[in-house]
Amino acid sequence: MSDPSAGRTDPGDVDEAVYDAVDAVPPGRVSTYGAIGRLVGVGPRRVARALSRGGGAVPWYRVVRADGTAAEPVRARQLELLAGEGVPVRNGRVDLRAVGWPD
DNA sequence: AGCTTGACTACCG
DNA sequence: CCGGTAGCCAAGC
Repeated sequence: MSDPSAGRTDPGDVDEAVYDAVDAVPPGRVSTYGAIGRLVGVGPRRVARALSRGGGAVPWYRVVRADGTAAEPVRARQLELLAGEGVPVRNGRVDLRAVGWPD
């Protein structure tokens, strides 16, 4: 498991860190790409990329944009899932002030 | 090495 | 509220 050839952060580790942070979001709460990115130490776009590739194993639907809206390719599905989790969705927009995480 | 694309964010009018 | 612009950053070609 040791990999001395990998002296710098492996891309897989970053992905795992993102998945872990997303998985750490409690039910009924919502986080943003920027918030997750800050927790794992990467940019928001890196988070989006990680989820777009393998988000099927984590509650990706608990991650929305900084303004509380959902991303295009999953927007309808995300709003449905969030509403099913008990997240108050208002006109396609989540109130990050109320359910935003971390708080 | 350079160009393009993208599940982003912030600012401006 | 909405559209456009700028900045940022990493992956793919």
